Amino acid sequence: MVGVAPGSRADADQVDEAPTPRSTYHHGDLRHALLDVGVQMARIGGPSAVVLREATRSVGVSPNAAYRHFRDRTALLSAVCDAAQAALADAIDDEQHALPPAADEVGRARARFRAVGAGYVRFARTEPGLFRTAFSVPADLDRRDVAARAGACGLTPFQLLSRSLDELAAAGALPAERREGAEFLAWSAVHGLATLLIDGPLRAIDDAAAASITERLVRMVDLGL
Amino acid sequence: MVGVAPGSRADADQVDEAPTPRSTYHHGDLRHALLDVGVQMARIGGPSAVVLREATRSVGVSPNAAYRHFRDRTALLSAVCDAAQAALADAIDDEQHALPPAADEVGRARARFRAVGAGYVRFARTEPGLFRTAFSVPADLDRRDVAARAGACGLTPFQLLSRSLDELAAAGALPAERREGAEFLAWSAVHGLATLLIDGPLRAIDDAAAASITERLVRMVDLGL
DNA sequence: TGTACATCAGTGAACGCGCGTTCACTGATGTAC
DNA sequence: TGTACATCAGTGAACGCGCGTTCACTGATGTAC
Repeated sequence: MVGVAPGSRADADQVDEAPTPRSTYHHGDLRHALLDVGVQMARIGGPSAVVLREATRSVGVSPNAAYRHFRDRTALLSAVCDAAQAALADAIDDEQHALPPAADEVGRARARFRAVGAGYVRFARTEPGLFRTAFSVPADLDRRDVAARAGACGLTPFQLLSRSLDELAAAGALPAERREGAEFLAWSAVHGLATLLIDGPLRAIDDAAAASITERLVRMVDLGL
Repeated sequence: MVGVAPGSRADADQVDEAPTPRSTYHHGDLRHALLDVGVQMARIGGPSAVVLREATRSVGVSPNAAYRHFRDRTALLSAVCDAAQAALADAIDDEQHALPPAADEVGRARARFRAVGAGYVRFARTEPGLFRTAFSVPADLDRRDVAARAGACGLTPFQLLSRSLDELAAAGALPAERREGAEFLAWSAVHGLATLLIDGPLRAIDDAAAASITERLVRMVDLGL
């Protein structure tokens, strides 16, 4: 996950913001810097806002310098997409950690499962640009570089979901014969809701209503699985 | 320059196909023609493929002629989006009409409800470009011009879903207190699956597998509601 | 310790691209009289 | 029936735009000797 620089520079209110001046000829960590501003652009405007020239501009480097670190614009976008996935994983993980202790194993497994959905939707609502970007590059489950899409906990969003379904099964709340492929059913429901909430007909509703419908949807999935 | 003078056939070795030549100065129904090719472009390449200049080119008209019929490119895209929604409605309606007669009312309502989901997903798989376009312009449920988004049956996709939920409730298969807002739960699930199937990790699976997971998802929703 | 030199990470200038959109215009059409 | 004229639906030329990408280059760096 790529963070936000806390102390931004004073002249950053420029429309055409002045590029950061460098004292050294070499930048130091240009790849990282480009990725950071790429994430920032995605945050504001989604995947199409990840513009190579603009990234180099705001880092204070010539446009072609980017090609030392990314094969082309798609490679940059793909790296930003990975970072967005990792951020989503963090949101889910956070939601699970915020859970109060549960009485029994079933209750615990259920709560943790529902927290996956809640974290997912919350992320979509608070970071719509990043959320869209996270799914802008078609996913492959068997990607070799899963690591890039993992959050601080070491798991990707999909793996977090899988784990919580395993817990559900282990607790006896999900019959073994329905375990296989359950990821896709749960994921569909939650992903669809997130989409409706940020780009669809539900985009205008307030936080309380969004939380309530999310709760309802996740219960539906839990019951229906 | 694309406008080809009739005599100069020699230099017409354009890769680009020759625009349909017109005999009359006035086109006749340019708005309709632009919309048609717009839909064709969306079908092949999704919303971003709806390009105003290209549309006029393939209709055989100068680029600015489009502005007699659409305020700007967005207006054209929006009209194409409406047409895509109507096509989706038709797919759902077809699916419902293909249903064998059911023994009892509950069975019938259930089957019709599931057909909404099946038709939705089938459309997404067979017409991914149109499907993406149908949701490229943020939807409003209270749009005045619902008519433009309705299929041959006179209903929009959303209205078809609503109707089938009403039928479910009337048949006693859906408790009245869970009827309200049920559209969004069902829609979320099905829309999410469609997304996963065309742009997500499930995009490589075959028709049989897709049909089977759709069946499973719709059953989950039916049960969970 | 100094230095030659390969390698790496930048620069500056330019390219083609195709788009959406605007301007001032002209050809065709339909209606009033 | 003819004709003047407003209105509509096209044309031709041009614009600015900003992008991604490539070329030949130069400045900085680290390592072998």
